[in-house]
Amino acid sequence: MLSLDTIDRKILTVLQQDGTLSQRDVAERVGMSQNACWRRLQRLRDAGVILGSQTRIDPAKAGLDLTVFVMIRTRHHSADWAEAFRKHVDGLPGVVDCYRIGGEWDYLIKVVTRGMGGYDAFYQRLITGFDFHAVTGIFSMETILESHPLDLTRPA
Amino acid sequence: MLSLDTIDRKILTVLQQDGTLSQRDVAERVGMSQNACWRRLQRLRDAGVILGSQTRIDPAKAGLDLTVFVMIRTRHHSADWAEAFRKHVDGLPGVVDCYRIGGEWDYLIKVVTRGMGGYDAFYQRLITGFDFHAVTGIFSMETILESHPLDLTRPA
DNA sequence: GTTGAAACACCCTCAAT
DNA sequence: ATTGAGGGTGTTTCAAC
Repeated sequence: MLSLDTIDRKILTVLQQDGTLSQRDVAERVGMSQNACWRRLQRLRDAGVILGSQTRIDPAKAGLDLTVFVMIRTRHHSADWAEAFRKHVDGLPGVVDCYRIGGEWDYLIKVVTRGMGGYDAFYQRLITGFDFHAVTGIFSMETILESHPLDLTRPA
Repeated sequence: MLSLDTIDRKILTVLQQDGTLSQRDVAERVGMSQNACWRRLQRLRDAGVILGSQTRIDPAKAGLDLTVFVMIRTRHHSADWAEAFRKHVDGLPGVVDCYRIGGEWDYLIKVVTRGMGGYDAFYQRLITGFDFHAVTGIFSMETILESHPLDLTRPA
């Protein structure tokens, strides 16, 4: 793994907060020349530390007013089933995140959708072709924090 | 609320997938002139639909190998306590998301950290000064999808 | 909505230190 | 590591349609 020094971590922290910053601004904030900063960014991109950039949308302002955390318990524990499930989830509109988890449940899916009707539409698509052991939804009442930058304060 | 037409939603979808695209590229992909596309972006930014841009980091490549979903049940249900808790969470390193949720638990926090030691450090900081009724952690075994673009296929 | 143009900022590379 | 300079590209604002 590429080891990140203090300046690398500063650069990554700054760019996680605002991905629109110019290289000049980034360089200035981390106390470097624009040239040196550019070389570091190249290295971080080549190493795959920087995955890319994403424009962030306010879900509510786009009419997406409902966030649900769906947990799933499966009956099947084969690699084939897991692969089929993964492809299934990847094709479902509204899915933002999906994790395989430990404990009582097997999968956790974050869904952002348009009201309860949108969630039901998601649910119907989710269960078509799959016979889950259990499905439950935890509804978000309020988003307190979202997409906070990763904490890079300690060395990697 | 600003109503988004088909082209707005195309623009937002494209920029959620790749925030580094130039306005020329975006304009081309949505079938517009660069000038008209620029005006739409201005409007979307002014309306707050576009919140900004974020450079995405590979957590594993930055040494952050553990994702935990922490659920909390509180003893207190006053507005003052909620505000104090919110501020507390906002200052905790490693927190990526935090939601107030319905059901058996009150809060859901997504934490990305450095191994079990990092998680324990988070836990210790989480509970200092707060006397929660219950805290539980759901550990991610595998990230299947993360930060997928919001689904804007239906009108807002 | 469109095109074209001009002024400016930014990105990337190079040379020199 | 740094500065400085140059060419190409992107952004922003015009005017005209």
